[in-house]
Formats: sequence, C-alpha cells, structure tokens
Amino acid sequence: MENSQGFVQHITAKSENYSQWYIDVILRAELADYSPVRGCMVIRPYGFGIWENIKELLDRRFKATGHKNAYFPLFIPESFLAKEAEHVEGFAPEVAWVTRAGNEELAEPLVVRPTSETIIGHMYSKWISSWRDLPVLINQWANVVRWEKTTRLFLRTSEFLWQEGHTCHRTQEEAEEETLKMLDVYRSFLTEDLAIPVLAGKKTEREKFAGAITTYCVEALMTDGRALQAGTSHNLGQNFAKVFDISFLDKDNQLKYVWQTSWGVSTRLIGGIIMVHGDERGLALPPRIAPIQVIVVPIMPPSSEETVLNVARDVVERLEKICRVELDSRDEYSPGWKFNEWELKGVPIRLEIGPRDIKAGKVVLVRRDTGEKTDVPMENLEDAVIDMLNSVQEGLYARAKRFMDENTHVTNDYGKFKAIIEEERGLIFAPWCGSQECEVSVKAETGATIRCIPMNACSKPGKCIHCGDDSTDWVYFAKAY
RNA sequence: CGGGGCGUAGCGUAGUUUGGCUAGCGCGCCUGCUUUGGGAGCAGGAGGUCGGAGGUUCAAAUCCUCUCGCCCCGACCA
Repeated sequence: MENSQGFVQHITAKSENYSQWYIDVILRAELADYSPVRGCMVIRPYGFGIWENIKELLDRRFKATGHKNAYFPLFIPESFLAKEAEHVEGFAPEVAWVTRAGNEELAEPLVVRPTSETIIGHMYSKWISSWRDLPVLINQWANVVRWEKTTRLFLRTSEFLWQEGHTCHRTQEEAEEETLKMLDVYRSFLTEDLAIPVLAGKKTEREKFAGAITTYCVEALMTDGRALQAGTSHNLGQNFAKVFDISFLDKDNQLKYVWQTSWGVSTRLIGGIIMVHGDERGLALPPRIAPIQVIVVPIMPPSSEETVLNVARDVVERLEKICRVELDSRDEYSPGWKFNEWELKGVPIRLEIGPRDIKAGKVVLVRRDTGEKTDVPMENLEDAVIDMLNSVQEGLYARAKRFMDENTHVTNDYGKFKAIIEEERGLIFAPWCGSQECEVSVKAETGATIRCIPMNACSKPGKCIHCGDDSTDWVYFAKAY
C-alpha cells in the first residue's frame, strides 16, 4: 500500500481500513506477533521496550505515593473466587481452570487469576489485626488470564500484562481518597508521559467492576472516534473484607472491617498509544516511553564512510548521556529506506549526518510528529535534542487534545445523538436521567455506552437524552473498544 | 457466540469455477560488483510436503467431510 506521499509501502492506509492499519502497524513495527495459541500474543522486544518504560514511569509514581511491590500466586483456589457473589458472576465466564496436574485430578480445582482481589484478600486477613497495620499499600506487576471470545492485539488478549494495586484502609474516607489519588496518578501519567488526554470520571452501576462499590476510570479517545478505557480505580468498600474476614481492632477497641481499593492499567495502554498518536506512516511514540528516542542515520558514500561513521559514533556517545539513542550503521539499507523504517517504528527524532553536515559542522534533526527538519550546530547538539524531545512530547499531546476537543459533541437531541454516533463517532456529552433502562436502551439503539460521569460534575439542568425526564448528570457517551 | 471472508516460500499473491506432467510471479533473503541526503542497480543463487487430518480418484492446491487459525461486522469484556 502506498499513500499519496509515496512513503509507506507496507501498511494499510489508516483512512481506508482502520482495523487493518492498526494490525499492520503492530506487526510491521515489530511490537508484537500472533502466537500459536489462540488469543495470545507475543510481545516482541520493541513492544516490550515500551512496556518496560511504562512500568518504570508508573512504578516511580506508585512508589512516590507510598506503595510497595509484591507478588501473589498465579493460581487461585476455586472457592476463593466464589466468595464474593458479584465478583464471581462477573468473571466466571472467562476464567481458565487447572483441574489436573500430570495424571492426577486436583482435589480442589484452581483458577488462573483473572485478577487478584480474592487471593490478596485472603493474605491480607492474615496480615492485618490492628489499626497500626494500616494502611496496606501494595502493588503487583503480573500477568492475568481472561478467556476472551474475540481478541485484538494489545486491546484484548486472553493473557495480558498489567499492574494491580490493592490497598486496605482504616476508614471509608481514606479508601475513597486513595481511589481518587490513584485515578489521578493514572490521569497525570497518561497526559504527561503517554501524551494521551483523558476524561476522568465515574462508571455507572452497569459498567463498574464486579465487586466494587464505585469504579472510577480514565477514558481516552482513539483517532477512529471510539473510546478506550485506559485505566480503572475501584473503591471496593468492605465487600471483600467481609467475605475474606479482613478485620482489625480499631483505636476504640472495636473490631472493624478494612476499607479497600484496587486499581490497574494493562498492556492495553500500548494499543491506546498506537491509536492516539499513529498516522499514515505508522507509529509515533511519545519520547518519554519511546524505547529509542533518537535514531542516528549516517549518510555514508564509500569515499567518506569512515569519516562519517566516526563522527556519528561521537554523536551517539554524547547523546547517550542524555537520552536513549541508537546508531543505524547498517550498510545494506539505503538512507531513504531507514528513514521510512524508523518513522514506521515511531522514533521521535531522526538525526541525519553526512559528509555535507560534517563539512558545515552540523547535524540534521527531523521530528516524527511534524516531519520538520532542523539544522543544528554540533556544539548545540545536547540542548537541541532535549528541546526537541520535549517539543515532540508536547506536540503529540496538543494534537491528541485538539482531536479530542474537536470530536466531543454536546447535545440533548436524541436524533442528533444517533446521527453523530452513526456518522462521525467521538464523544457525546449529554444529560442522563440516571436509570439503567435508558442506559441499556441507548446502547441497544446506538451502540454507544456511558463511558463516564465526569469528576467535575456539570450542574446544568437538562432532560435525559433518551426518556426526556429531568437529568441527574451530564455524562459522556461513546462507542467503545 | 452468530453472520461473512481468508489460509499457496519470510511477506504479498496467480492458479481452485472446469482435477492432469516440474505450482508461476513480485518483494524480501544469500553471493559478487557498483551505489548511498526519502524504500538503489546489475548478475548469479537458495527457498514450497499449497493451514492440518481423513476421504473420492489412475491422478488433488483444485472435489467431499471434519478440524485449526486469522480478519471483518455484530453480541460480551481491561
């Protein structure tokens, strides 16, 4: 496939077939590949590099808010999952079972964790006995398994990587505070590090986590106009504390149940990055999480090959101190080929250096988001690279924010609502009466769901988009992944 | 899980309707030479049990049955 500019030849045009474009980008940029096991994917080194950067930056934010990492088992006794009624109902259809080891049937079947509330709850009940043991602030980086009927690379796979935070608190207020704090960690992480603007809000009863009192979320808008749930933070109340008997003696000598939270983001974020920032040329990675931030492409005609390579190596050596840089000195590919390849892979900055530059004492920087080329004197190298990395990070965010703003519609006319969902998609901010009947009907009639009730509630009175009764909230609707 | 489509070399495909000898082409790959500022050129070369299993037939990529996987559109979920 060749687009009008004649650059990218190996990926489907984004404008023609978004789904195929998405898959092509992942496979061609070598982020991931299909595995021999249905619904499972292999995350290749370049894709895993993105995940490693996500982990590092998020982990730093978790540590800064007082959390510590731990690891709980992959296998959970069947009986645990069954203890919380809503929880088991929510997850039962998609759990994988281990019923046999070698030739022996297990006395109690084990489930492969779809999430770890239950086994962590069990452990917490052993560890907590006094108000002095609280709060417990633990996170785990792990894989989980949910047997999915329809899978899509990164967005929904039967096994995926994520982090799940699980905390216990002395009071309801403290748990709510933690839930919102971690939601804000996600919000700031997505906006600052992934350059993805989000809506932060609360899920409706229907959309909330199985077993939670309240689920908060960050929702992002993909460039095809569909919303993606990018992260969730749950206030679990005392639901799990009661069934796993996580209790403590409080200051007033009363035995009380703890108040819990859990929160998570997954490798799905990588799908979000692709669909928010990617373009006709392929991936475009925010510098903060790009495995390679600067790719150095030497232009080396045989006569000056040694000279150019030596200067290029010096440049790499200088840049290694301030960013993630690599040298592409492969001789078997032409410079033009490399330009396209690294653009497809979304590297934020390309640094070109050839005989002409060396003569002039400069290098050429090309930014991925705009394609703009800049000559930079050799002595300003570090400053220019740092400035440009920041500028690309901001540029990607600004572009994504503009897209989200331009694709957020406000209406209380159901006819218009249907037309928007049908024709242009995007987010629709509309009044809602609060009833599940209307929520379900809207979904059945348009395919759109309530993505969230925004945090800073809109107090403007309105009439429900569906039934016309007085609204309780203005909410965001969208078709979602 | 329902409806539709597709599996032929690493990738993209022709051939399948109407069975027939050695399965053709492009890209990529290997070797050599020339090249190098937006996917370089020439020459030579390697690579296939046609997704898998069974069946029909003198003969199967092609027909039949079953099965696995992927994609698209819906229903369900991070």
